[in-house]
Amino acid sequence: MAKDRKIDLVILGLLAHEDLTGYDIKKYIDGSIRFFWKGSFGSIYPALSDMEMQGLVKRKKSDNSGGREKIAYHLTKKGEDALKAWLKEEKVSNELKYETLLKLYFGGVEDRSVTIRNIELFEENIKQNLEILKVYKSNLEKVLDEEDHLYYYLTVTFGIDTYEAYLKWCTKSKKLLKK
Amino acid sequence: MAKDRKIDLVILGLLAHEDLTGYDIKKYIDGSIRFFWKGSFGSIYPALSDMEMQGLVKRKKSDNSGGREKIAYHLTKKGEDALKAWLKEEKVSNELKYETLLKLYFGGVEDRSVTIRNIELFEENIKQNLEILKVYKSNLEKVLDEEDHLYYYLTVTFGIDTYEAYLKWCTKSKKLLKK
DNA sequence: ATCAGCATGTAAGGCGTTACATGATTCA
DNA sequence: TGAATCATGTAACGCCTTACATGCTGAT
Repeated sequence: MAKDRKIDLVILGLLAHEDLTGYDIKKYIDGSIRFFWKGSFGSIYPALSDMEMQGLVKRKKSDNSGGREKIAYHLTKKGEDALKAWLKEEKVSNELKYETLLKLYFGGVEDRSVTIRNIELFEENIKQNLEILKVYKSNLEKVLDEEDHLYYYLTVTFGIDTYEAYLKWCTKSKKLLKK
Repeated sequence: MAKDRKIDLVILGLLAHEDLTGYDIKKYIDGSIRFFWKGSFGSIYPALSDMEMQGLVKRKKSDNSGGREKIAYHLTKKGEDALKAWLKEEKVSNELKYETLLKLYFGGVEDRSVTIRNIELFEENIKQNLEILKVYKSNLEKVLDEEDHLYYYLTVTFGIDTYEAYLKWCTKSKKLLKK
């Protein structure tokens, strides 16, 4: 596996569940995963090829039943081992690149109204995403007996809790700036 | 300014305050800014050169009073305008790359103990950083009368509030996983 | 008939990191 | 004297995004 290419782990993790095509993987990434990770086709397809060569994933017989070729990948034993090894690794990189905070930090070069506006924009965005996460949450609560769903549930509650903290901060900060 | 190179804005923002060398800028980035943005020498020095060519920053007479050359940069009017324009832009990209959440999401392929361990590692890290932020906060509270400090204060409280939400989530999640 | 969605992939190019190269100063 | 810090910069390389190229299928 490429040393620092984290997209590999996303793919391995998804394949641990079921066989998927690159297109399917992209859909998952654009779904609930997008809240903490991103990935484009331009990174997914090359990663799949690389990992196939390394024996981490295996191309399944392409389903030509109808129309265009469709290449589903399957996790190999080696791939599963790599995934498990990564989970146990005690080193993680958690990176935040919050342009909103950058604008906040340098807000002093402009009127307070500009910062207030930026906080409002952030707030709007968070509110919308919070609604989505709440829908995810209530759907997951119905199926929490299945082990995997517990993990999805935890990532969702992580999102909800932090977004709610963000919103409280927004209210408080706008008040402070309007004084 | 390079279209998508956000390090430029960090530099511009810092120079809005005072003239700085690349080395100084790095120190600021490694200070309180590191909580929401990162940057290495390999990105700072080239960015400074580019922005000088674009007339956004100006090289001050190098201070050769003692030893090695020391190049301080000064923000030009054009640079200040670019900074202000960016602050007013209503488009932001806030990106999270949380490997901890990725591991959490795929936790189902391993024992619960592995996920619990990963949450504990995250918790430790957050606790440590929270302490640092609290020190920043109490220092800033003493000098809140100065306008700029208000903005720094807001970024710090953002960090504290979210980190505290993280910690609550950690406690709750560990409990859930131990059931 | 047309458009959105399904499906795979490549090419160009930007951004950023790590490691290296170099050398002075300060402090123990 | 040796280590840490100050200070600037380059080179190699990796990761990723955007845009492009291609073409089928199903619904309206």
